[in-house]
Amino acid sequence: MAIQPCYNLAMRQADRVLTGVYNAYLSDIGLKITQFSVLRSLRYLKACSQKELEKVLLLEQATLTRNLQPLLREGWVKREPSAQDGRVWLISLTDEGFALFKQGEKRWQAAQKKIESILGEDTLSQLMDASERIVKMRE
Amino acid sequence: MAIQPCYNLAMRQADRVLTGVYNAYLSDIGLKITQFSVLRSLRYLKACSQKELEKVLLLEQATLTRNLQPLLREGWVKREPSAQDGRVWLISLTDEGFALFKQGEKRWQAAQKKIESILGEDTLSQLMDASERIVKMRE
DNA sequence: TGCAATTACATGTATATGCAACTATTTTAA
DNA sequence: TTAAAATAGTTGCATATACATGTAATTGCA
Repeated sequence: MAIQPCYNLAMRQADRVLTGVYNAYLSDIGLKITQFSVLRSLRYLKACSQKELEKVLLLEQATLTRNLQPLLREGWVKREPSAQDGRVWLISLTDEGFALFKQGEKRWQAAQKKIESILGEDTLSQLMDASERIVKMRE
Repeated sequence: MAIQPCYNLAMRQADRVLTGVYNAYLSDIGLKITQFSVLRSLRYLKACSQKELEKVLLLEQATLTRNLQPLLREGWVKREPSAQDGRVWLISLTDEGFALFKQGEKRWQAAQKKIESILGEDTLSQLMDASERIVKMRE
């Protein structure tokens, strides 16, 4: 009998490879795909609390706190206290962060096209469908 | 126009959720799915060099070195120098590691079944197919 | 044979991630 | 009104991951 595949191992391996592809496209501007994802979310959310960003990115609250640190340090993202709620920080892109996002967007787009050309629409829609269902398991 | 989905973000999110499911099944024996994957590979490879294990797990060499450290520290995995090649360490499960693997295997199996019951065969074979194709991009 | 290139593995540095425990603020409810 | 509960975010600790560099051993080749 063949050895059973582990769904999780398969997915982690694929994720590492895929992440490497995006990172290769972004590396010349010193950005990782994880960081680009944050910038991209902020670009569409405008200003938001960390809590909102956590929900969009499906990240643990502590993880987001730390993921933001390099972005704040580099001056791509800024925070300001909310006037309504003293516990809340409002997060947004700086002008530099927006400019970097625009640079990253071209490279991200190229990575997306590359993936599409290699995997094809069918495989990709399968992947997105499967991913969506897995994420819904959390509920 | 709708905002384009990022294939990588989707996959990373799904991976985190899926990893969480497996970790929940394994947590009572103090094992993570990443660690279980190493034990499981060693269970089938018997003794092997780190290089071989890297290839099976598709891990960076430096990453494997570090992933092995907790397993060595806990006494689940052992290393001995190769008689043929002074650069090589031969890695294998200890008796304790094998026993823990057997405990983990039940829980892993339960996680696999859980995933199957929620996602169904079609989605899972889609996922495995897509993952395989992504991994092949590396070549 | 002997040195250069290669190979196997380790280490430095940095980000990504999760869980648990902590602080500060706001909300709820008695 | 005030104390308990809930909420937003941080920090401690540990693992996972990658890239670049370092070290030791082996191989290849002139």
